[in-house]
Amino acid sequence: MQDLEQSVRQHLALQGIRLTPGRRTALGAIAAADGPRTAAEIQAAVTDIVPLSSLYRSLSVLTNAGVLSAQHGPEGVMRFELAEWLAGHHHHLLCVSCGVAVDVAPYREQEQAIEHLVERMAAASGFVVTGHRFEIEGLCEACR
Amino acid sequence: MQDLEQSVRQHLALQGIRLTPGRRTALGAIAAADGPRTAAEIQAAVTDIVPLSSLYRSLSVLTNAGVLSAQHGPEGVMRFELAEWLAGHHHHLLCVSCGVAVDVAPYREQEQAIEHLVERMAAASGFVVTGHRFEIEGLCEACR
DNA sequence: GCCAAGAATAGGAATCATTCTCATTAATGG
DNA sequence: CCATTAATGAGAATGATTCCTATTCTTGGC
Ligand SMILES: [Mn+2]
Ligand SMILES: [Mn+2]
Ligand SMILES: [Zn+2]
Ligand SMILES: [Zn+2]
Repeated sequence: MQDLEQSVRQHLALQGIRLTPGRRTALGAIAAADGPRTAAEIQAAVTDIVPLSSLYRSLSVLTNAGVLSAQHGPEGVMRFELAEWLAGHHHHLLCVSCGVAVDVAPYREQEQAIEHLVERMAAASGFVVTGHRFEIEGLCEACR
Repeated sequence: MQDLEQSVRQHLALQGIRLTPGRRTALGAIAAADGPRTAAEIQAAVTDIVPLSSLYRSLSVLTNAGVLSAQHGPEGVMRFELAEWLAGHHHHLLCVSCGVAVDVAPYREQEQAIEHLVERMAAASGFVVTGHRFEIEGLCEACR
């Protein structure tokens, strides 16, 4: 966890951005999670009182700086997680009932299979592929 | 297109729901599209004046009845399309720049490969798999 | 150590997609 | 044609997110 903070601090420094207390708090909560988290979830997970407006700003600074990645989950709310260069490329399991999101890292051959599929499926489309989202929907243990 | 309307009408009748003009308009616009559409896009595509509140209600009736499926796209807005029993199972190409969404149907072996990956990746998670989203991100011809 | 200048934060207003409420209008079936 | 029930339109309400502004740090130069 200390190395994470150091990597991030260094990454930010190159862009003249500093790791302030608010940003450090947000980063810590996200690093501790096992899947992408919403602003509200992060706020709830943290002991400090963090106003949502400040939290959103911290998250957006870190996202723009390339430390976090943000995506809208299926419920339509934004979820934040460590960027791929920090967390590694991975996919998600999503509970269709409660919305919980869990990381799942593919094995090398699995990811290769996915990329192969992506290429073939996009082939005739005229799109230039920049990435993919492979998300598994289901019921989590709690909701089953 | 006439058969579509008949199928839908029949499907709705079984649930005591009728295909009113507003619902027919929404259905037609969605059926004519080559990818999932937002309420605003549907409203713009249609010549009639359709209040958004009414359009949203029509979309939600059709979705609850199983005629449409709705998901939040990466920009966080809801997109509607024909349900799989009408459109067939398929995936999407998403433009990361302008947000346009285009259908892409996998070949049988591709879909089998995807399902196989889904099973293996969810295996140790405790989730009961109910579906998957395989979305290809890229730049559309217009944004390239 | 002290200060001005720039950056970060808190709080609240504003925005935007979506849903709700309620009054009005249309369809149905006898 | 009437009474009942469903559908529609208009606008208010909601909830996530962003924007604005005043206040509070930080920091680099003295
Ligand atoms: Mn993740
Ligand atoms: Mn589609
Ligand atoms: Zn769940
Ligand atoms: Zn585009």
